[in-house]
Amino acid sequence: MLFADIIVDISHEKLDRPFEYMIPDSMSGQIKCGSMVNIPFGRGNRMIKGFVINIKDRSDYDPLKLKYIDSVVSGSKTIESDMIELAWFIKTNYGSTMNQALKLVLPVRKKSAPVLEKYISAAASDEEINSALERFRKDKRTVAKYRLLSEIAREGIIPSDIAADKLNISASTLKSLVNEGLIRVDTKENLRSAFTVRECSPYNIKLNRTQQNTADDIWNRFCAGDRRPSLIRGVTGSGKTEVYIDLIDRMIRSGKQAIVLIPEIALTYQTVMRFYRKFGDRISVINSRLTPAQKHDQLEKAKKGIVDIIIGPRSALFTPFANLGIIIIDEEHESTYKNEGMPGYHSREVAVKLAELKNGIVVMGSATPSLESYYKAEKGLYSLYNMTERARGSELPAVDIVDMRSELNAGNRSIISRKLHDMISDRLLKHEQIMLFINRRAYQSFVSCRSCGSPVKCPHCDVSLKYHRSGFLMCHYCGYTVPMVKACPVCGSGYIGTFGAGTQKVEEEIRTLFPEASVLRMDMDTTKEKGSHERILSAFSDHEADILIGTQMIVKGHDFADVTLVGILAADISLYSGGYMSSERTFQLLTQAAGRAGRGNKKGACVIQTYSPEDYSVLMGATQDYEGFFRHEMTYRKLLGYPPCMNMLGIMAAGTDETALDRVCCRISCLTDSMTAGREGIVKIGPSAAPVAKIQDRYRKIIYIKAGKYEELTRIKDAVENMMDSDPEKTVSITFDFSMNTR
DNA sequence: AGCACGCCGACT
DNA sequence: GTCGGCGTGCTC
Repeated sequence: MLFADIIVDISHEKLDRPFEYMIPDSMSGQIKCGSMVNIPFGRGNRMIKGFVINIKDRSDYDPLKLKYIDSVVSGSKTIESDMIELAWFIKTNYGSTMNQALKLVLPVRKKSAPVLEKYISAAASDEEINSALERFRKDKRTVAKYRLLSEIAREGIIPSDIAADKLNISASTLKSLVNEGLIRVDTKENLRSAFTVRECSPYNIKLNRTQQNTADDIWNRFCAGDRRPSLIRGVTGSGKTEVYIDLIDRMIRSGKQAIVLIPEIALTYQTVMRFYRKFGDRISVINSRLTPAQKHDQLEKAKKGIVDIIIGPRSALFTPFANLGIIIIDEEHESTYKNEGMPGYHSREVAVKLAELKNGIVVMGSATPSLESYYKAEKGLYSLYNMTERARGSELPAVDIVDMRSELNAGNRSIISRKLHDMISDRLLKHEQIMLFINRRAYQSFVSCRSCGSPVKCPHCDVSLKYHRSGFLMCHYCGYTVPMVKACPVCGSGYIGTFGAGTQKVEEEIRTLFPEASVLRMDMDTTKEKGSHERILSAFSDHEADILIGTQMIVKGHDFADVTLVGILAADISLYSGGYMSSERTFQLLTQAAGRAGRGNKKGACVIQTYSPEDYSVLMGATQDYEGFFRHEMTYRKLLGYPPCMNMLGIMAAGTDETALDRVCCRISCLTDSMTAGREGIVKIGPSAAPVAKIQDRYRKIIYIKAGKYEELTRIKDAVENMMDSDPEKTVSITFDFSMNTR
């Protein structure tokens, strides 16, 4: 006997939870997650519709109260059933509970601020109302009717929740008054908007030949029934956005909708406006700055067909469009497309699955595609388009690599190399603009003892504390804060110093070196305020400053025509962190940053400062040699069995009790060993300490499993999950991290 | 949400 | 009594 968890198709908070039903044996074959079924519900067993969200072979509920599913609603593809099936995909492939997956996929049922408000008003003439009032007043049985009707006579129109709460009017009272033809219940919608338009010039961009060919080919393939995802490799400035817009336009003309995914950091007013110019009010935006109610309303607009296009970061993927035709993933290589929390899904994979469910297509683009995507394109799983010319014909910048070690040897102890210094002076003279980019990982400085060399660490996490201006030390993982220490906690020496170049420090140095230049800084501190992001960028765009200093966020998608020099300080810091993807990250970063220079008529230049000038990711980033980097990196991944050549599963165990943690890891290790024994091409690494070995007093250990077949990994995940259900060590928690690449 | 049940005043 | 409106509580 199988059982099903079902959510009923009645939207009311009190019913917003699963109900268990028995599945008749005759139906067990046709029922799956997402299926819409008819079920007898409530005392009267009235037939209602519901969605299957989980199937299990045991029930904890009172067997006497369980009912059978009546029938399957066949051929019913609804938004909900698609989304539930997507949740099921996420649950099985990334390891989370069905609840977590559903929360992700189904928008929160309106708990926050009622958007759909019901109003009650009079439906009869004044005389009729008055005579009815007289009747109700005399009769003691109709006190509720009198209460409501007199209120309506006084106020004209009242919201129904006020009637229900303040006047204590029940549904049956309302119903009988409606039946008597005395009142009317109307629903009014009040959907908030996600952004306001300040200026708007019309969209009048004509595609160049490459853009047009790309868009035509993708569209023709779609029309011919080819549903393979497309990957556009377009150098920075080649005009991928115009291709997206053209494709979206064709999609909405044929009655379909579009989702545009962009990394959160690139989701700026300018980006949205480019789409707004073309599509006007047919677009909406979702991002983390919206209030829950605003977010809810955007999803509602999508569901109701008020908008056809949603732009947003990875969560926008779960917009409930009825007839989704295309999913765009811009800057496809960005690591933010992978969810950090549980479930650790990758938007790219989920987008492909969603498109499959909706019979739509995925189009992704990047100047530096992820190795996974390019690998799939080479294997023919994605179809590849190259856009190698800049749309406005500007040339790619000339790039210089400066070895910072020789700077030090030559006696230059500044953050700025002599070469970069000269070039900055030159640009300042010519009244051209400069962008200085600092890797975020080097952004805040840590504090260490000059005498014994030990860094000052967080007592709860295995990381060094970061120095914040205003003299505080802070832990980035748990928020632990102490005043700047006066002496080394280890040896007691008072000789304590800060290391690392933050944006603030670079700003100070630039102001000293070039007192005549005006400088803008953009980092976490200066963009805390709402809208400050835009303000800084538009100020720089209007040439209110000569130099813009910033972290990752200045690299993304902004065209500044007057920028002719880009300086990348500390280019190689990403090389020393981030596991097997560090070279890829470095290459992408350098290519993207260098691409910011010379977007206008003047030729751009770029200076890369590094301590590892011989590293291939730095060298090939400088020459923007994607193919070369791809070949080189792929041989390394193949050799060491990393994705995309292999699939990888990280099993992270965390707990406060280190010995308990070790015991659990040991058991997991034994289990995986026994499961993989004698199987070809499966490798286990660990258990070993995680890169950050302790966070908030919880120790972290990690086991990696690599396998050629993805299914092997989900099998292991399921087994580990199963084992943990009955594990005595309740304080240890397990999370899974998949790199699924060759499915 | 929508239904049944139990309560209570009013009328035959 | 018993009819019928009103409030309450439950739905696998």
